Order: sequence, then structure tokens, then C-alpha cells
Amino acid sequence: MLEKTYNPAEVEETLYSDWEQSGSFAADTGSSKAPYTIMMPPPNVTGILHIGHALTFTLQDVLIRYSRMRGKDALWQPGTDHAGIATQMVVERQLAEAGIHRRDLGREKFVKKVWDWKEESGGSIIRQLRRLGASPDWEKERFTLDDSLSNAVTKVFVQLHKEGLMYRDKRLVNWDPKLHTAISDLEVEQRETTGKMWFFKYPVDGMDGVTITVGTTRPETMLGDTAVAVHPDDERYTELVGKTCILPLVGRSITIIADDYADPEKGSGAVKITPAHDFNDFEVGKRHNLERINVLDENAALNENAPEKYRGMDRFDARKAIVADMEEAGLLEKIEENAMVIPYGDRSGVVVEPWLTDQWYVDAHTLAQPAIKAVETGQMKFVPKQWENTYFEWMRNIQPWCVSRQLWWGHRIPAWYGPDGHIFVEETEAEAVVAAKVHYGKDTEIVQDPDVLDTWFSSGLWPFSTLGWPDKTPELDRYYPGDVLVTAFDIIFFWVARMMMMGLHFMGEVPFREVYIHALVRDDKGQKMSKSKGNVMDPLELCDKYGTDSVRFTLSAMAAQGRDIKLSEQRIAGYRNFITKIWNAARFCEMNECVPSAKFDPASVTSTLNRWIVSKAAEAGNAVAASIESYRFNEGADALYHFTWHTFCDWFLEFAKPVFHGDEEAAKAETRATAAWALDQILIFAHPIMPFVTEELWRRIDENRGSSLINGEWPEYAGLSAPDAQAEMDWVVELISAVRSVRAEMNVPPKSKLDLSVKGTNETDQARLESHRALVSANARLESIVCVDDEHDVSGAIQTVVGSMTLLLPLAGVIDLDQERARLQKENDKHDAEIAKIEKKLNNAGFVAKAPASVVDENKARVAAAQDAKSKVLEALSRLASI
RNA sequence: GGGCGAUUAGCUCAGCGGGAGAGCGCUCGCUUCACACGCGAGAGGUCACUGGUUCAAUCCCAGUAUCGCCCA
Repeated sequence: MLEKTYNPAEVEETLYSDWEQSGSFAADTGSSKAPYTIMMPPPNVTGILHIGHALTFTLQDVLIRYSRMRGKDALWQPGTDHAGIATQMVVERQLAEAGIHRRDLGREKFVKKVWDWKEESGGSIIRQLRRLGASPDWEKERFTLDDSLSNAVTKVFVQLHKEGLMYRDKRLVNWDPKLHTAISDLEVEQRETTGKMWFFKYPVDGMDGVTITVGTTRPETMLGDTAVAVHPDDERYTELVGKTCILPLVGRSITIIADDYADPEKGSGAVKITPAHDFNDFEVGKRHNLERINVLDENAALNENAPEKYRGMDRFDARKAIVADMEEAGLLEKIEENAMVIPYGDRSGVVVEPWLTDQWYVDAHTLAQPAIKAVETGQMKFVPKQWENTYFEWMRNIQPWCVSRQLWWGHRIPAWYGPDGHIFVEETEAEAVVAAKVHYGKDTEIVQDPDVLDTWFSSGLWPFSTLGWPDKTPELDRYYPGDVLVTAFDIIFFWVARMMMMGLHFMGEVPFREVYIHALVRDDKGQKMSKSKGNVMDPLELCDKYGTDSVRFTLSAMAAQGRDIKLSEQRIAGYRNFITKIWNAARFCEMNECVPSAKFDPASVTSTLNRWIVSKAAEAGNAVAASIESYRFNEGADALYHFTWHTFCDWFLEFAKPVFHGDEEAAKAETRATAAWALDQILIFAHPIMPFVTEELWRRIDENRGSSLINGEWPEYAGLSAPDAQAEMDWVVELISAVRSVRAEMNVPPKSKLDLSVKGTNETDQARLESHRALVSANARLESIVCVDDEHDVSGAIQTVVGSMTLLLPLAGVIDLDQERARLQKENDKHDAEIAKIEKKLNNAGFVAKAPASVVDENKARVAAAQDAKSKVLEALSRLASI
């Protein structure tokens, strides 16, 4: 006997390990089934499961479990990402607590420490994933720093280099002065702030007392100025172009140049040019062949190129000092408030500095071309489609991708330098040594590049590196390309774009056919959840409180396309109740000896009631399947919820009660078998979303099944449609609802049973009444049901209209005539409104002429029905008047 | 500045060219032999605003307002 409520805590762990140990999650390379592949976006090894993970992994698991039940050989490839900066920061922080800096340890020891940390505390997110019920093929779990994946990274780097798509260049990078590494454009967060603009006067050479005023937001970088620019058309400055001015505090003579970059509207119209410290100025510098003077060190403090006084000062201290010194020199014209955007490192949270360094770059522009084309031609599709725009926008304007990082944790760049700086890019040191010998004509000492690669470089290879590439493995052959990638929009650039470029370049094929972009779970202010903002919700706490299935169902039900999710705990509680409802439906079936049978054929049932529920179950199952296949998880969840609660529980089981309590053995047997079958269907099509409770019930309902639901088969619901049975049961539902409505409005005590007389019945009505007498009586709480003719005395009866029938309920003594009149009047008004609305349409010649015939007919039928009902109500009203 | 999205019941949100929906909340009545995490019956909405297209607009188009996000 099932308990009164489902207790998730008791079953989840057992079921999960049972699934895992029985190999239910494993893909099978030798299978004759068609493959279905999802690459799990590898979470950071430092990651803690947050609600966004819960959403994305739930949806992926729904797809995987569904596909598995659909007879596919499903591979959900799991793993974790080494997360260069994030992981290094975690370990550095730990060391810092012990007062140790990574430099004290040295590279080798430090990297060892990180590995130790990874083995001990890393990957907790993988354990948390199990709590979520996720069913990836754990045997195939990978880590981006695994030997085989690292090997792939090296190969890719070397090949790209050989093809000229990977190169070293001296350019401005986004330098993080706290982490001491370059970061890519994507890792920079642009924050709007109100800052200041300082107006400095630079004395013009040879023109006594004449100055040119430049507006700047970065006074400290003036020490590296190598020009002043004005717009060529700016007449205020025409005379000064070509002349030189003196850079105050430094004394260097710099040229006044004309360049379109200077905006006459902004500031004074003249702008100082610091090619070594500003991306725009760098471009201007290139056009005018200006010297690049770097005045900052790796900490963003002033370096030896600055005048002695400022050397070693932090950039912001230097700013104050310089402004003060300029003011003292009488060269500070004014200070204005200025709305501006300041770049911050997304990991460190400090202001990022454009800094001139040598870095490795990927020619993303070239790689992007096939990746753009693949989406244009539909080889890869975004769902929802609108995200194509985001993808195209970025891909078409893609910048060289800086992939080197000045970190120790990550894939070491396979490049070695000779004494003269000559670069050797090879897969191994041995090969580099050989190359150097060839190049120099003798054994020559070479030194490996100390840098590592951007984490996203290896992530970009994930769809094929995890399958064994560059080896030609059976897995690679079978599971690439994947079917769908499921992710949030925020990593379209970081990851999706990179996988597309790498996949197309190295595999010659897109890495996946579709990308489903789901919502972002935001906090109550609509803010993106992130660790740094500290506004994360803990899905595991919710799982503890409500059960994992409740959380999964809630997330699925809210995963509508195109809008972000604001999650409320109340809603989870509501869906927990749904699970209890399923549980109790099963309990009811158990109490009434509804046992599933393998021999049961749903197409063979005979009673209207059973044909009806079979038909409805098939509809629901098909609706859930179609929803999942089109990534409309919310619609699938709705279909499931509605069928289970409002069709199966509210009506079918209630209708089955009189059968179960009756003495027609054949009907009883069929209805029991049908109920058991329908319940099984609910478990089947609920399983992808709610794996635990469904599996538990599947086993508890029939301990001799010998199979797990996870390995169950999703039936083809064909040939089960029964429109006649549906029409008939709809009629019954309407009848019962009408009686209940009157009872409630008239405050009839629930216990008292009424005698129902029905007027205006046709043969169909009479036959239906006859065959459903028991269940109508039970559900409407009736003592008797009789059909009467038009002459029947209705005095003292409440009347209500259902279709062409008028229901008469004897409520003499309880009827408040005024109340009853008001009730009927209200009903009448409703019909009037309906009739007016439709007639207006039908009276429109254009409508009748141009609308499809079916729509016109439908409206005609509706207005006829409403008129019929109205006349019945009017009749009732007139009878009332005559009492 | 450019782009995208949102505006529907008290709240959170579905729907999207021909009958306005869900969950929660609210009201009334029920210890009805599966379930009070329940059952039954209800209340509640000029579908942001203004134009346009159409026989027909909550839905399509244009504009306005407000809010949010992304990119520069």
C-alpha cells in the first residue's frame, strides 16, 4: 500500500544509483539505434550548482530521457571545464590565507596545488548534478585538462599556426592589473558611470601665450601623449595643425595633427593622443605613425617612462597628483561632469587597462566566415530563431581573439623562443628543439612561452575533443555532430560561436544541428544571477524542501521561449502538490485493484468511459511529445498537468468509482485495466520531466514488471482517437457541472440528494442518460433522474439549461424567487452578449463572403446554440413569473 | 548611439488573426470511503496607448510611453 504522500528524500538517492549502476545512462557505440547527442556545456570545475544550472541541465535531461524512451541511443556527454582564471583565483585565495603568494611556490608547485584542489574539492557541481536527476553518460566524463583533450588543444594550436590563423602580435590588450593577465574583449564588462572630464591647456610651441585645450578623462595617461588631434574641418584649430605643443609636466614636444577621430562636439574638440593606452588612440597613432610610449607597469602604476616624480604611483593616485600639478601650473582650464563607460574585468572587478603587449591571436575573422554561412544556410538553426541576429551581429564584426593568458593554470602554449626571439610552434618540446636546430644550424637553447590559453579555447573544441579527436574513434564517428546544444544566450559569443568556428574548421561540419537558447533565471529585480553579485538561489535547498521533481517540473513549466524566468517558491510548492496528486491517483488505483497488464490493448476497450480516457491519454501523450521535440517545455508541462489533474483525476477516476463499486464484473475489469493503463501513460510521459516519482510509482505499482521506467518505451499513440466518446463524455461533464453549479448557488447541502427531471431530451440524450445514470447520479448527487415531457409541471423547480435540455431540480421551499430570477436573468444576459457579438459578425457581408466557410459555419452554430439556450432561459423566467 | 525583448486577472506568467488562459492568491460551501499538498462552486481582465492593414486584431504593421537586457 502506498503511503499518503510521496517522500522524495527516501527514494531519490536509491533510484539514482540504481539507474547509474544498471548502465541506463550509458550510450552504446555498438547500438543499432539511431544516435542522439547532446554535449553538456561543461560547468566550471569551481562551480556551485545555481538555479540557472538547474534549468539548463533539467531541460537537457528532459530531452535525453525523452530520446532514450523514443528508442534512441542517447549520449549526453558530461564534463567540467578547468576555468583558468576562476580556478587559479580560488587556489590563490586559499594560499593567501596562509600568507603565500603563488610566486613563492613557483609554477610547478603551484600547478600541483591546483590539481590537488581539483581532486579534493573540484567538481562538486558534478555531484550536485546527480541530485538533480541528470542522466549523462558518466563513464565518458571529461575534463578540459585531460591528456586527450590537452592533446587536441595542442594540435589545434599548431595547425592554426601553420595555417597562419594563429599569430603573435603586439597590440593593445585588455590588461587586468589585478590578475596580471590579458583578457579577451568578452571578459570585459562595460559599466556606465558619471566621471569627470578635465580640460588641460598645452602651450603651443613658438606662439607665446597660445595654448590648445584638450579634454580628457584620463589625466594620468597624458604622460604618454605623443600628439594632439583636431578634426580636419574644425576651423578653430586649422592654423595650429602641423605645429607642435609642449606636453606639460613632461616637456616633450608633440605634434598637433588633423584626424577624423577628433569630435568637434566633444570636449574642446581637441583630444590628446596616447597610442599606448587607448584603443582609439592606438589606431590614430598607426595612421600618423606616432610613437607609442607606455607609461604604466603591470600593476597599472606609473613606470620608468614617466617623469621621476610620478614613478611607482598607482594610476589613480597619479591622476590626483597630475591634476593638482596642472592646476598649480595654471594649465587646468576646467572640470566637467562626464557620462562615460568604464571597462572592468569580469573576474577581478577592477578597471581594465589597455596595455601594449605581445600576445597570441586567433584570426577569428577568417574562421567566422564558414560559421556565418552555416547559419545562413540553415545547417545550424537557432531556436528561437531571433538569436540568429545576435550571432550574426557579433560574428560579422568579430575582432582578433586574444587567446594567451598570463596564468599558470591551463593549457601551456606550444611555442618556444630562440635567443633572438624566433618562434617555434610545435606539438612537443622535442620537435621544437629539432626545429630550432634546423633553423640555427646547431643545437640552440629555446624557452617555452610561459603563457596558457584562454579557457574558451579548449571549450571551443569540446564537441569533438571529448569524443577522442584527433583520433578517429567510433564515438567521434557516431556522435558528431550533435543534435542540439542547450544553453543560455549569455554564452553565444563565448562558446557557441567558438565551437562553430572550431568545429567547422577541424571537423568540416557544424558541431550541432540546433542551438536551443533558453531563458535566463533572474533574481527578483530582473538582474542576472551571478556569484559576484551574490544573488544566487540554491536549487538544492529547494530540492530538499520540495523534492527534485518539483523543482524540475517548475523549471520546465516556466521555460517558455523568449522570456526570462523569475522564480517563486510558491510555484514550486504548487507543483509539489501536483506530484502528490499523481501519487494519490496511483494510491487510488492501487486500492481499487487496477493492475497494469502487458496484454492490455488500449484499442480494444469497449465502454465509452474507457474509450474516452484512452483517447484523451493518447492526445496528451502526443502533445507532450510534440512539445518536447519543439523545445516548448512549458507546453509539455501544461499538457501533462492538465490531463493528469483535470481529466484523469477530476473526471475519469470519479466516473470510475461507480463502476468499481458496482456489480458489473466485465465493466469493472475493463475499467480497472484501463485506469491502470492510463496511469502508466501518465508515468511514461511525465518521466522525462519528473524522473523520480514516476520511476518509484512504476516500480511500486507492479513489482513484477522487470523493467525500469527510465528504459521504458514511449508508445506510438496511433488509432486511439474516439471523437464520439469524447463528445459523449463532454456532454456528461457539462450536465454534472450544470447541476453542481445550481446546487452551489442555491446553497443545497452537499449531503442532500436531489431528484432530477430533464425536459427537452432527444433520443441521444436519453440514451446517454441511461448509460451514464450511475456516474451522473454519483457526481451530481442525485437520487433519481427522469426524462419528462414539455407539459411537466415545473412549479417549485429550479431550472437550468444544458444544450437543448432544461434541467429541473425540485427545490420547493429553498428557492428564493428573487434570487432565482436574478440568476436566470444573468444567464440570459450572457447569452444576449454572445448572440449580439456573433450576429454582428454574421451581418457583416464581408465576413460571410471572405471568411472560410468553416469559420462561418462555426459561428452560425454558436449563435444557434446560444439562441436555443436563451429561449429555454426565457421560458424558465416566464414560468417563474407565473408561480 | 545601435539592437533585441516585454507591457494580458491582485501577483508571477502562458497564448497570439476568428469563442480571454494557467499557477498562486481571493470569496463561498465541503472532515464526500485517493489526496485539505484536497473537493465543488465563484469573483476578478476596454489583453499599455494612438493610428493603420483586414470581412475580422490581444495577436500583423507603424508610432508613442514605460520597463528590462545585449552591444558600442
